[in-house]
Amino acid sequence: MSPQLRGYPDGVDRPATLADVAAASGVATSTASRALANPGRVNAITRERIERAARELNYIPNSQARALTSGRTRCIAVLVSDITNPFYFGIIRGTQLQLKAAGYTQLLVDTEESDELEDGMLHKLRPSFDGAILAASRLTDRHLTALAEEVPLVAINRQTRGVANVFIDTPTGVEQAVGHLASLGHRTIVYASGPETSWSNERRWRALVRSAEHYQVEAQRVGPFAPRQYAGAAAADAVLHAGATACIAFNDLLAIGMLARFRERGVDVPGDVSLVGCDDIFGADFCNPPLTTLTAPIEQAGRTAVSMLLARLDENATPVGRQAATLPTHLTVRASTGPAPASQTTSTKGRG
Amino acid sequence: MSPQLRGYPDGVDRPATLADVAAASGVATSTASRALANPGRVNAITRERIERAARELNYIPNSQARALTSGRTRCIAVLVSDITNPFYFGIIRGTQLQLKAAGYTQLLVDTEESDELEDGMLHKLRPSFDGAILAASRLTDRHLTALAEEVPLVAINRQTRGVANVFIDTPTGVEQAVGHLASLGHRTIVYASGPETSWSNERRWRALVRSAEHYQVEAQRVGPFAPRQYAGAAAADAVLHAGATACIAFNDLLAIGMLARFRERGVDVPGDVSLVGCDDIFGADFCNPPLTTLTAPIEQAGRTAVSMLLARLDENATPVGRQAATLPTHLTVRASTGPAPASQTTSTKGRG
DNA sequence: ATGAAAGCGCTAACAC
DNA sequence: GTGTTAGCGCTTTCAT
Repeated sequence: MSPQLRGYPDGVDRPATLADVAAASGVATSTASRALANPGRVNAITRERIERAARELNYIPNSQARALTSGRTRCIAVLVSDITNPFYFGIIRGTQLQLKAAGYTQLLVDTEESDELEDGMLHKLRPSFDGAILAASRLTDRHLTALAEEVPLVAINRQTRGVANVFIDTPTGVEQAVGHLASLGHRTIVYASGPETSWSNERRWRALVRSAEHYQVEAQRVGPFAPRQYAGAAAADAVLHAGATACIAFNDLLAIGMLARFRERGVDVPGDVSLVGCDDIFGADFCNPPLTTLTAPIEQAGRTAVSMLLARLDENATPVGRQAATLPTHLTVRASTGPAPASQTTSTKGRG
Repeated sequence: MSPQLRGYPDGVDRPATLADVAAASGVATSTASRALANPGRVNAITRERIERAARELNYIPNSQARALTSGRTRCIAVLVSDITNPFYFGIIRGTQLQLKAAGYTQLLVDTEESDELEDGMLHKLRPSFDGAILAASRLTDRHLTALAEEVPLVAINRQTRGVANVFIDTPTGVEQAVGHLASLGHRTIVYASGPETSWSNERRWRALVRSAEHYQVEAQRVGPFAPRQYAGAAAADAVLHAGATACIAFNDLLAIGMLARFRERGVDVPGDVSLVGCDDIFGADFCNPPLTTLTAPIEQAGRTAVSMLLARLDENATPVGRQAATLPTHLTVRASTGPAPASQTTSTKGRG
């Protein structure tokens, strides 16, 4: 009866189990188990026999069952706030590659920018994964810190006490961008803000303020805007209204949306206004004009996050090595930035 | 000892199990199980008590354990050939949404355009999912048909005997594109071919040939090319070498790559050559010039695939209803297509 | 080095 | 209605 129970149609032969392998090679299941998992602790010749049987029977260990006893699923959850955001493609690709190489499986979850969903999924799926990677978590610091006690976690672009993280150093890139714009003669730089719940957003804005001071230019802020293409129209209008000649956008998605609106309104980029994006996502190089942006090692961030997480999982209770990594970004100048319009240009004043 | 076994650090209280809930509400585990899964078959008042206990203990069913007995994991595998291809973003988003709504989890797998990896993952993970969605499978027809007997499957853009499918009707769109180009005076249309293992690729080419005949224009073919941006350079060169004034590319990714190369070579689009892409992916609307393309309901394809799969899973042995769905595409004309260059234009000859 | 046996958390007969 | 009893496939003591 059992075959039917397992949901296999009557005739279809169900996958071989460890018991089948053991029977076929005349040993106990425990021996078969050891032979396959702990090759050292079994007689070489016996092991040989077992391995052959396994191969012949096309034996594939049932990871569910294994997880039940061992408590380890060899599965890692990767949470992103919006699957359709190209920024995450890179992350996902990086995690996927690295996980596969380590024999792990990836559980991809879209949290839809919702902290509740994020928390809910993390709990609901808790028994199904060994650890999680949070790309741009929307949880509060308190919440995140608490969570990290229950679940092995690595956060990407989020530095919080007690939570391992991979940080893409966009703030430093922002400083370069401000320098770049200042050197082009821009006197006012407006920041097109992303979601207020985004940790990165605050960091970028603060970096902008800091370096604006350094370069003696004025910093303004408009927004917040959704980190999406469609929000670009409103952002572009706001920038224009602010009367600035230069803008740094929270991310490329928003910047690309702004580009369209500027064209619509007959505003020339970079003739009338210069625009800098963040991340260098797919599309930043071929939009019109190609976007000057802060190139982030996105895929590597994913890979690094996985490495950190797996290292922790394996070191099994060892106090761990690296708990944080910082990845550098760099300014990639393309065609969306240029000299400030003549009417507004003043001679470059002494720098701070 | 058991708590430690499960991998929970000494002090940390492990998640409540069904046994805990049962004990707390003074019933047998089986009753608790029923109360939670099959509310109808249990005394209302008892159920109330059990549900409260579950809530208080913060009980979360262990899906691994559940899968072990029931054989159902409530997890669906989604296989894509390349995660970084924006075409799949839409698919993934669609499947994710629909799966979540049905209380299922998505297992995302990148097969890296490899049929071996595709087959391997499908088998290795077999016990971990109830069914799979194959987006652009690279498996042979034989293989796929055989597989469909073992695993509940829905293929996207792949029609094979015995395999349920969701088909995005790009071929019909190609016919429209050919009509569009013919009406613009183009006499020769070259197809920039995608991977030879791609089923869609053949279908698109055949549609092109068929309708070229209909419109009395010449059809040529160059390639194959990888369905990636970087392959666009070679494709653009090949098209130019073929001396055609119009091109339909296997997909937008390739077309976008071609755009860059054309600009590099001083070839004006659409002045010198018209270009049509396929799929209308992210970026097709903001590249330069914006791409005329065949808009595909990508996200809906994902949703539909999930619906079909889940319907089959639930109808549990019922011979099933819909085994195939066809989703229409339409030509979206943007700035990458225009009249054929004067030197080549001939008066529009009678149409077939 | 190997086997026997006891579970992991849950579900599904089968009684009562 | 509800409790009892077997397992699902695997790992892991504990003997031998």
